[in-house]
Amino acid sequence: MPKAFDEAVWRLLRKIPRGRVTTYKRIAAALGKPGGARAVGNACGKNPRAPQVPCHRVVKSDGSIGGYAKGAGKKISLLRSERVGIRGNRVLELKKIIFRF
DNA sequence: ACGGTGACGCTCA
DNA sequence: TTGAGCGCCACCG
Repeated sequence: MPKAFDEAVWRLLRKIPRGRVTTYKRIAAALGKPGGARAVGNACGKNPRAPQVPCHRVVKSDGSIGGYAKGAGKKISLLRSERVGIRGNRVLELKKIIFRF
């Protein structure tokens, strides 16, 4: 059975539109845990219905891709398929496509 | 209770 | 700019 924290994270993930992304840090802050970015990553990793629940739209605060249960490469293809610009291990124009809760 | 781990973040050399 | 170091939270044995 999932923990309450995990559910809370997944609930926020569902609000991120296609073609936009957010960061682990922002999700943590939105949940009232400003220093809990790492814990958010853990919760994303346990997400049982990806990519229905778009955990692939969560990147690091500096714009680098971050991890993914099925491999970072998979995460990148998913983002590209939503027209998110990526170069190397970085999303382009993060400030312009980031989703603010 | 205790210590280790991890899809992170910030600072500083 | 890039990497090492250290701190953070939630979770697990």
